[in-house]
Amino acid sequence: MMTIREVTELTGIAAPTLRYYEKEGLLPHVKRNENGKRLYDEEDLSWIHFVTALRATGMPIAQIQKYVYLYKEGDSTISERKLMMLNHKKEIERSIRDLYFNLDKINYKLALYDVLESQIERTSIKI
Amino acid sequence: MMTIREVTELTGIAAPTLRYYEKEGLLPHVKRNENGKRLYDEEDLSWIHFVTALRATGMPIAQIQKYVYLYKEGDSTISERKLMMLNHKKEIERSIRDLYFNLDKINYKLALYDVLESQIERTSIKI
DNA sequence: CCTTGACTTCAAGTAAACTTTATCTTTTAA
DNA sequence: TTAAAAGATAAAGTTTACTTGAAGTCAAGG
Repeated sequence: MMTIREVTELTGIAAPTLRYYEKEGLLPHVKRNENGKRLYDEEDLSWIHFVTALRATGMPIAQIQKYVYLYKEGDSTISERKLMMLNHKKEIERSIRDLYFNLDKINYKLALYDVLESQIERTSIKI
Repeated sequence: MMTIREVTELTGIAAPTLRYYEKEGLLPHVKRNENGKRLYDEEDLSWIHFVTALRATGMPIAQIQKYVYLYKEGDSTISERKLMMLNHKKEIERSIRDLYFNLDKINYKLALYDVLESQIERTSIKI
């Protein structure tokens, strides 16, 4: 069992953020010691990593809340949770496609700069 | 020359957003008619598409402001602007890598759900 | 003993990027 | 020609996801 300090050191996530995630219901069953201090076990760490992956891929807090709510409901919600993950997978794939699409535009801009610079260079040589 | 309405229809960007971008200095040299109404030409449209690509790839407004400021300075800032684009290109590539990395985790989760469902199915057949 | 440091909670504050509202002027269609 | 629609400005409001501050508790070290 780890303290919140150890978890912040291990994950790089600030303690207030961990408390905020827990308060919002993104981290089910984080335990406390006899004085009310948080204690995290391996399963809590798994949840933290999972929530972090969802956040990093743009899933809003509210949707993760819903997912965790379904998780707490038990096995009857497995298909719905799987569907959420399938939809989110599609969202991520769309994000990747969009990034590639816009990256092309940036590369086009860079190519223009290359042309521009070579023109300037040629002009300079002429002078 | 197009009105703001035609631009919103063409680009899907809301008129208040176009005004906001202009006020923040992201759209240089948008003209006005004799009564102060905005008129957009092809070059303005290019800027709008470019700004949209930068925003869609996560460049903050403040950084685009800086880019446009350099653009207005003239040719002496070409290398700096090119550098900004090169750095942004790296940022986009990093974002894409991160998304792939986290997509793997989601796919792993989905694989777990597949196992779970097949287990449930087998159990049901036994009953 | 008592102070320091690591917790706790709750409420308020922040940042970024829009979006909405209020008020006013100008077109445009009936 | 007049009423509705479209456009302008400035300021305030919204949303999301944290972050910071205030005030209190508790264990450990000097």
